[in-house]
Amino acid sequence: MQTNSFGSESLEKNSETSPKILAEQYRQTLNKYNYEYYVLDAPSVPDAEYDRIFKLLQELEVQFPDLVTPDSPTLRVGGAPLAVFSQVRHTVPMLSLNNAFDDADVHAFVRRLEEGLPGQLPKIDYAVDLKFDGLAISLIYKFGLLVQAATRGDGNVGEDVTENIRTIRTIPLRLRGENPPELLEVRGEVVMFKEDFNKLNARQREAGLKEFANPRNAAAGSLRQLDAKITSRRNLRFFAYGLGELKIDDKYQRPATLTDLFHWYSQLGISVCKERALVSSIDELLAFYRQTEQTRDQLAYEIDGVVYKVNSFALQQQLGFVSRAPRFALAHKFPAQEQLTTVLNIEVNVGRTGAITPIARLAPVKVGGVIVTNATLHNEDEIRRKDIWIGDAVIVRRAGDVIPEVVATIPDQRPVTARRFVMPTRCPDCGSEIVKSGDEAIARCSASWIKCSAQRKGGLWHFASRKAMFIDGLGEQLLDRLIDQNIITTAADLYKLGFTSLATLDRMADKSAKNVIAAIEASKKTTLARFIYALGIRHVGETTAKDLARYFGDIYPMMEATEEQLLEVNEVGPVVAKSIITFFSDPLNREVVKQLIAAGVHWPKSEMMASKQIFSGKTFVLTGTLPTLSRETATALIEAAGGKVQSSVSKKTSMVLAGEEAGSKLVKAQELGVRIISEAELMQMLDHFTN
DNA sequence: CAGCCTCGAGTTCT
DNA sequence: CTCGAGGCTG
Repeated sequence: MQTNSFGSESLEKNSETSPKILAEQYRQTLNKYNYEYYVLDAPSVPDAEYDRIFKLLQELEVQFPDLVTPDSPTLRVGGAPLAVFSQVRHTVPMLSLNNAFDDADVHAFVRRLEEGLPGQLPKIDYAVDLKFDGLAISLIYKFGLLVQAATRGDGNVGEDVTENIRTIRTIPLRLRGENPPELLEVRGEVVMFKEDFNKLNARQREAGLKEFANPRNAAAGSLRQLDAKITSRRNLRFFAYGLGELKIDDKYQRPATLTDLFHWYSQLGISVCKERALVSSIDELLAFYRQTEQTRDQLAYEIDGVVYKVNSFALQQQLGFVSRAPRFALAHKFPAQEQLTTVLNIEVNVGRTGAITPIARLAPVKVGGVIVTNATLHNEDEIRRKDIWIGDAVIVRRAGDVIPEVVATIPDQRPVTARRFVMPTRCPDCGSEIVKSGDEAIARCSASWIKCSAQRKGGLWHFASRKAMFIDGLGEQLLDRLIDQNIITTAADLYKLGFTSLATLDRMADKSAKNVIAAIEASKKTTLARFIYALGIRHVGETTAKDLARYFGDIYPMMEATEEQLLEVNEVGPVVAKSIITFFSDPLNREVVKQLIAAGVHWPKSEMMASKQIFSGKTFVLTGTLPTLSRETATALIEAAGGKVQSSVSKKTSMVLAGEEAGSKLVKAQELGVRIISEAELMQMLDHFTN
């Protein structure tokens, strides 16, 4: 369970296993070490051990060249880190903790405690707190003065980072209180708050410098700055969680428990983590874990689990250590949200607008409990900015816990076989030229959807999607086949589909064919806004489609609209207006619209009438002097459209109508994020529905 | 005219 | 969710 037991010894004993399996085991072990080294910044084995396994794998691959996989660590070339800080030997070693990944591990931990502490049960108090995702640091205070700060290093020898640590404002340079101990070694974690991390990366980006992969790397990088002035700008923080050496006059009492220690730290002016608890059962330990997992996103900093420790120092001592980790403590980790993996290839996807999006094909890894194999790279600039090569070792994260993202590459682990991604010049679907207009980030297939079946598929998928026509059961698979076999080309063709043409498709059961036909039939009854959205006009999304529907009331006036007229519509500027005009100037698009309506696609004609009460349910507040209207007239106009006028601004206010010399109500509206409109805008809104 | 805000488009996996 | 881009506000 703990990292060390997953060792090399077991690997070598398996001499009877096939070379293939052995090679795989070596690779996995090396990847794990890499992960610990680069992602966790907490290697579980010395470098020499890594080198030894590396050599074993290399020899095996020389013997059996077929066994070389594209993600083999032997294809990487490594670089040795430079020693620039002076070294510090820890008097009391800074050990790592045993890890638990599931409830069973926690039960085993408690069972080991029972065996180690006969007679103590049933009551052992546990001090539980968070496992910060930062850097472990040791601070030494002599007679209350900070004299030395050091990183953990390998646990025995770390680096002297005193100058940089001094710049951290949450670390006292002199302890508070009258009688400081002769020697106090505070153990804790340096972290960077998520907010500061984001700001830092924004600055790095602006300055054209490399961004940091995560707050922990940023904290580590900041602490390793040779120039302490840079460190001071990085806004690092410190939380104490433990005790190293302590020499204290006999007349003072030594803290007997962690609870005492933290209390004492607070008095000395040393910050400790507030998310703590004192519990005494497995159920409470697990409850703390689950509750923390729920709320971790709300914390200002990142954590990768929680820590359980026996509260009493006396009992801790009695329990002692197993190999290199204390028996009295356990780190219960959350499922990893970041992993190290390999970019096997970078391919491109063609979207419905012809947008060419590069996608990284990854060696499968489990991230946050899910196997990830793909991650979007957005566009060429992004690849260049992050300097991602095919073959690179990369850190992958699930952004917002959902969508996989390549956070960063590890250039000094770049294999010799790695190569840069080159944007193709031809569309992988239709072979047309790929173009990129100067200032745009996205490259596009130059062909229209008539020629490019990828765009056609995307367009039809959009047409049938939930927010558009909502044709349930018309999935991607089915659409692909219908288009590939030239059964349909345009959206209008969908409504000409017969049961027989569907049922003749392979693997298409009669029943599902019937369902699809029924769903298509049902989709005929829709709304104008959905219909406009379904057309897939560039720059016309859900919201703009609604605005257009409200303004025009029907599709025909919109098809004939001039640019001037379109600009009247909310959310429509020159770019959107031109896009709409271009769309309807294509005879084929007009034909499709005509056919769709002929096929029976319809929407309530009363939609416009219903929207006559455009302000029903909305509340307004007037403030300041309006240019032309009196307050009475404005109120009357709003009420005629179904709205209500109130005297004071609240969160529930829909809009604030502001004129000259608007006062506190305007300020309040801004604070609450309530929409503020001018008289002209109000008139515009009212015009739209009377037209 | 610049910065802010909102919208659009593409995307992952179960 | 994230990024880019268009529109709107100050």
